[in-house]
Amino acid sequence: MQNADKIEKKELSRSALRRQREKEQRYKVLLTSAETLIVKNGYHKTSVGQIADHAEVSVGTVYFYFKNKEELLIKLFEEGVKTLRHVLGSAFLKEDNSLKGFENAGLAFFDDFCINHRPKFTILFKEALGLSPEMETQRKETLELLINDVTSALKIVGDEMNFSYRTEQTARVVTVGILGIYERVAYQYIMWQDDTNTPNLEEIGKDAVAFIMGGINSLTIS
Amino acid sequence: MQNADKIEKKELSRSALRRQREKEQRYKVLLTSAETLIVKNGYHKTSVGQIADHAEVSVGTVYFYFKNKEELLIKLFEEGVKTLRHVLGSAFLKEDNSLKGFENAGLAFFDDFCINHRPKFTILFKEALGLSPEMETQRKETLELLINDVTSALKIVGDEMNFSYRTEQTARVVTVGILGIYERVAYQYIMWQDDTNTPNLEEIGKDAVAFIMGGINSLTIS
Amino acid sequence: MQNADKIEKKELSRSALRRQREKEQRYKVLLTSAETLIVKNGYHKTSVGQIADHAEVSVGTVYFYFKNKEELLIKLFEEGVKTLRHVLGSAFLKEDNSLKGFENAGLAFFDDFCINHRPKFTILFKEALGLSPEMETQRKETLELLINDVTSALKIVGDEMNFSYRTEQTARVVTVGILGIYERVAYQYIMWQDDTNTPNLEEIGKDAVAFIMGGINSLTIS
Amino acid sequence: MQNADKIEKKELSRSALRRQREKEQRYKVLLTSAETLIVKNGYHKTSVGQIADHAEVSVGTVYFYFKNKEELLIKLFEEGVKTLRHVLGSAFLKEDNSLKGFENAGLAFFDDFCINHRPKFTILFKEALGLSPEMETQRKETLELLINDVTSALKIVGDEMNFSYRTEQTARVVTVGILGIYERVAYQYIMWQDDTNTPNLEEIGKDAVAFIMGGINSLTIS
DNA sequence: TATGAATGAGCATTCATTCAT
DNA sequence: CATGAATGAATGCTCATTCAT
Repeated sequence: MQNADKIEKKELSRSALRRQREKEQRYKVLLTSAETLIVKNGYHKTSVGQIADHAEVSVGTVYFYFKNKEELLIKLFEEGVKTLRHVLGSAFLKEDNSLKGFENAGLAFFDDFCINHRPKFTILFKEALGLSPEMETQRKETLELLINDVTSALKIVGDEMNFSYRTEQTARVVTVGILGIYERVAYQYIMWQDDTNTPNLEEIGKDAVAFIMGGINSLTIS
Repeated sequence: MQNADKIEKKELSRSALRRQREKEQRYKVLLTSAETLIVKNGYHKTSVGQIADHAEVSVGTVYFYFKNKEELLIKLFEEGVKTLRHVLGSAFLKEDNSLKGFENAGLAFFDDFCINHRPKFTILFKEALGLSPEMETQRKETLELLINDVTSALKIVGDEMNFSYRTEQTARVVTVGILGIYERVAYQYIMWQDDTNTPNLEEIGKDAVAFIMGGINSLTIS
Repeated sequence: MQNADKIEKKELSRSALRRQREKEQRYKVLLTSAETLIVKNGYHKTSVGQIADHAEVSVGTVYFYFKNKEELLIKLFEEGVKTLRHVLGSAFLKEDNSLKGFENAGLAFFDDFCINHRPKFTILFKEALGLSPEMETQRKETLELLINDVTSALKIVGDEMNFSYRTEQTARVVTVGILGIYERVAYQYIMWQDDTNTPNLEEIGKDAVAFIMGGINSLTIS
Repeated sequence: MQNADKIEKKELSRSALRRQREKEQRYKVLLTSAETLIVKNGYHKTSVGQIADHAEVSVGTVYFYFKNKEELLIKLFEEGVKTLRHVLGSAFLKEDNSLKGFENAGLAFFDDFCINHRPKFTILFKEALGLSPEMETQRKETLELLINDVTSALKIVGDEMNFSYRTEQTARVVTVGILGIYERVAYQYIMWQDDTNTPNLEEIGKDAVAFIMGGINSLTIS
């Protein structure tokens, strides 16, 4: 009896686990499908039906996992910011809180994020704009996390290296400036280049990072 | 007969002129209406009917002046870039091709363009994204004009002040970096602030410009 | 010239008139199509597409004439009440404000309205229920007109014949009671009978009217 | 063995009983949940999922107890008629088959049924309309029970008090008339009044009953 | 030129119902 | 018995665009 029970339990638990796994799998497949199609055709020209087709499920299933179309984009956006924070964060932490960390992070943005996570870049800086106010709010809050990361890093490095910024606001301007350069330079050189005619991205990344470092330095007070 | 003809001609010519004026007037009114509504509600949530209503004409008329809805946005985008080029250009030219010109231009962006032409800012950096490939191409070509302006300015100032950039590409990276900072800092601080809680924009502009100047300098070689 | 002008004007005016006529025609056709289908299949099982098909126009056209599906029902409902008021009113007015007028009206309900306007009956008492709160309000307001008609008639006849009701409320209860009998008796005997097995409607009408007259009398005070 | 069996049986029987109880319980809870939600939001705006949620079971369970959504409404309708028959019946039976019994029944309708079973009233006269033909048939058959009750009562009282109606049909018209008054007066004064502004329902009930009594009398032949 | 009625493809979303576990 | 994930047909509604007048 005890044995039977145990086996029974084990069996149940196994099938339950499998279901759980399948559910998570579906969720991920849906997100990936959405990402692929949105990056390719744009959010507005991607219909929920297309996403369902691509994920090989029914429309109803999409709505079982996501409350509406926009939620798909929000999740993708959050995923993108998470990845970006991770890429920048680990690059920064390879140095001991020196300015070199910022260089590393910058290069990681261009050489890692833009190359290995290009769809996420598109979602982050191209598709998540011009949408509903709720999306706008969401976008703001999520990006805020990233901004806080960088601002904190600036402060830490400053403490270590005996410099600081005039005001908290100045530090944030520097942060936002950095992100602006990331975004625009990458956008300009990645999104707009024909695939045949890709410029030397590594060089461009280096230049952009140099620009950023110059900007960072120019506002410090010691 | 001659007299009659002349009179007739005169009349025609007068009425033709009036018509010409009215046509141009209509065109402008339509653009303004479109701008107002798109900035307020976003491109996708603005219908051609709404634009027609706001301009007090019929839908058909909109299609007489513009081939389709997207063309309205393209024209607005071009207008926006034109205005921005003008604002930056005149600020730059107030100095004699010194780096001070770039400072002036930067400050003009934040203190003039963002304040006095805010709708254009929205069109340029928020609504004209995530649209069709044709729009994308259009956007690229139009922005290219602006980028060329700044790149030329960099070269001119460099010639005057005996510095230059390693490569043409570096100069363009600097340019794009500058525009990225403009865009993102402004976007962050203008679009996202509650109207009540506007931060000190002038200060922010100064910091952003300082950042830019640092970046510009850090890549020069003499 | 003058002649030409006149002709021109006449022509314009004629075509404009024709368009006007066509528009009104379309509107009516749409209403009729909606009525037919709703009476046959019920409001919820009638789709806007079906109505459009039946009227031989596109869906868009339906939405050009009616702001949404419910408005179609509201208009039908209003039409129904209008017709009913007219039927009852003219029957009543054939007598000189005597109780006989009520008899006439009652018989007209069963022998005219229920027979010659059966679709309207269905709309009035079967389909316009269980819908949205707005529809409910609409229904209330429209029916109120009918109730007021009857209540006024009661008062007029009372004045003429030297009787009245205890309170205003009593008069209204009588009114509502009358309408309740109309509705339910007709519903019971018209809607539920198989077409083969129609009972003697005239007899039923007479009985119902006798019932009503008894009710009317029993609450009078002289 | 016997013991074991007995025990086994006892155990089974006990658990079976418990299960039986639970099943009935579930059934009732589902009906109540459905009633609450349908009365509140209407049949069409109440989804099976909502009912399941409210009853704290899964959707599948709903379909174990009821063949489909409509069956829920049918059962509720039947319950409503049952309750109404009971209310009217017991009131009627308090008198010795005199006309007073009808008065009692009428007052019971307004003062008991409409007050203490208002949800049932809504189900009976508002939600169960405009639905599918099957529902219509069902509705007809169920209401027929009620009509038969009243017609029989009329006959019994007539026998007792030495009056009768011209034909069987006349008696049924009287019955239907009575129900029509019940329905419409109650509907008018209960459903449409703002909760703050409830009119004197007792008075209204009395008036309606007086109306009915007048109607009943006016068709009798002795 | 200007009008505005007409079009109809397209889309997001809902929900009753099923069925494997 | 109970669960809840999956289905997919069905629907109301929008809107860019056209074209006869």
